[in-house]
Amino acid sequence: MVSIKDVAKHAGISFKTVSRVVNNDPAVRQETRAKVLQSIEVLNYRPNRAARMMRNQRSGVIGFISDEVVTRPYAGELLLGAQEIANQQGRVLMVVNIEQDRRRLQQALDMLLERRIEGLVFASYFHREVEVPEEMLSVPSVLANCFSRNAGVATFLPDECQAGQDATRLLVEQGHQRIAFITLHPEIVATGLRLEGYRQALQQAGLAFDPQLVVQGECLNEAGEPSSAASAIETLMQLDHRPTAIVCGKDEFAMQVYFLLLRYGLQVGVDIAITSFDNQLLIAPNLTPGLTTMALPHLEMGRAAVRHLFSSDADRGTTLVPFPLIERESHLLNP
Amino acid sequence: MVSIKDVAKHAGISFKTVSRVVNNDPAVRQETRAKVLQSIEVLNYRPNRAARMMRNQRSGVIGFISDEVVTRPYAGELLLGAQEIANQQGRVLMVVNIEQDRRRLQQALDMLLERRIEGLVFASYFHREVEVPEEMLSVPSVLANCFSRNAGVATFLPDECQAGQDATRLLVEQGHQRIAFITLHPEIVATGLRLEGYRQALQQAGLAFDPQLVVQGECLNEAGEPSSAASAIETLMQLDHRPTAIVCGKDEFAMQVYFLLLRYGLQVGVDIAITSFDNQLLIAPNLTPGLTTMALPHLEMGRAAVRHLFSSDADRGTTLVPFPLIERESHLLNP
DNA sequence: CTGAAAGCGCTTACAG
DNA sequence: CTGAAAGCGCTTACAG
Repeated sequence: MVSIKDVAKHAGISFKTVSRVVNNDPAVRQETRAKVLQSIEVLNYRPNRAARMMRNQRSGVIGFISDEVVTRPYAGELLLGAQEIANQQGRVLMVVNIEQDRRRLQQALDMLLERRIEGLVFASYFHREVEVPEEMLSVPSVLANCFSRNAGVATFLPDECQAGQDATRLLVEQGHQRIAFITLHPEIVATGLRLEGYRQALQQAGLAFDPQLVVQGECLNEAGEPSSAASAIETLMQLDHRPTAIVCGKDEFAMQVYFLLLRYGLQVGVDIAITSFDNQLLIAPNLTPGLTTMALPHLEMGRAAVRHLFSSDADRGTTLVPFPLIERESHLLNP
Repeated sequence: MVSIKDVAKHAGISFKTVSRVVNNDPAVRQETRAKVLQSIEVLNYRPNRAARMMRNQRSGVIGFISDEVVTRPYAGELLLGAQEIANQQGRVLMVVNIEQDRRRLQQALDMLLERRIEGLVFASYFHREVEVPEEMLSVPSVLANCFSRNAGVATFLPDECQAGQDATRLLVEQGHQRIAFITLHPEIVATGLRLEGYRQALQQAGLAFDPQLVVQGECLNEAGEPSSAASAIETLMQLDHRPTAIVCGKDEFAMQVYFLLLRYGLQVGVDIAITSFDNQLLIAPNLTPGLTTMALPHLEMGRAAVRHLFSSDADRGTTLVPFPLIERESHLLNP
């Protein structure tokens, strides 16, 4: 590879001056600068980041440990948001994907620390609790879409409760009084928090909470695919007093609900109103009527997490990031 | 940060010996090694990759330029496959996501070259033609899920034609003679190739090709979301001689087809058989009956691409990667 | 405005 | 089996 010295020789100048030009030091004569730039061009010189880094002791790298973020639909927005802010700050992201495996996590962390990362984002593809290795705290760190009880790390989480409220309130505002809720797996964090939001929305509207209207969807694994809303709908349809609206725990459920209701002669958007969570772009806009849903704020969480690394803010608390409401037509009847 | 010299001082030994221990040089006495390892532990020493790299002139980094791979459902498998092989080879991936923007592409490339990457994967989230900057060829490179006419680079593409054939043949084998095909946007590469596969499968079965059975789905953008199979189904249902089976250009179309056919009193899996492409896990397993579909071979393309970087194989040709068939029930009638 | 010296934290080469 | 010297490609700090 061509080095600063090769350029200096070619330009007939000391290598220190080449360094100045590369670093945009204003204290170089126009003439000299032009000569150096030309030599750089001719020799196709590229500064060596590793050498630069050794002297100024800054790697310019932010680590991003992803717990399956990369392989899950739209969780990648977390990465995208993180990259956006990192780039704005002149840093690059080094991404390592792991899969709930503590040994690989430790390896990833070691590798990143050997590369002298200036900050670290640990992100999960779904909202859950994690255990972070102690070593993670040796570098400025943030958690995105996950939290830890055992360590004081700044944390960014989706505001599940607000989302539950908004998804419910939208139906309340359409005059519904019997609003059902098909919940996710009982062991994931989102389930309880969204249900709490549902209760709050009902209460604010002066509507009674009816436990018969809360039914659990089936998720074959914690993360939830494949899954089925079939038994949930069956339960709801057997009620004496059927719901006129349903909040679906996720867009996959909503998709199935469109089908399942047809068996009972009910059509979404005509006989029954629906809202949901996630805003999966493969599903929500492609249903008829379009699915009204609370969008997972992955992009914004990714941004907020990296922004925090660069802020002087030493706060290690938890920040809740709101779900945007994506209004299509499924929450309306006969629009 | 603690350096090799600090460790040497702590262990009462020369720093060269510390280097030997860190690099697992067998020519160190057990006793000395133990002493050094203990000092490393106590001081929490971590080798500095940048310094190591300066001497041995190898960065250990493979660049991965992603054209929206990260933000698209399941395209992330490309990244995962690439990371898997890179890690096996003791390398790490440095991922940069760009969005069809030539300036950002150039920036990404500059950044990676300054970091002295040992290889580069350029991957697109959908199968398309790209223009690669000349500089990319200054380092061993591969294209994954995209191709270039202007440069001789090893290329890994999904075998669209085989997928079209398999998706069609499966229906032929069930005895269908009138098989429709709902195609993607005419300008994307996959469209023509999959159609060619469809024609070949018909021909091999001795079935006539009927242009009336090939209808175009609507894709609002090149990548295709949101999209609609509504007009396609309408066209097919108006035919004198309706199809008894349909090959859907993508799983979103298939999802809509399940609904749309109900309007004509037809039920997938009872009255009409269906196959599709992509294997979107949000959709395919969650439909009833489960959607039989050709899975995009993203994971395998990612692996193959990086494997090629480490092979001594200087071949710059194109390799077609097969779509696995994911058999569920939609291709069967009354199973 | 330009340059010579020292050093970042390692490994490679060679001695002993 | 262990060590002293040189150098990777830069930047920092100091002179002129």
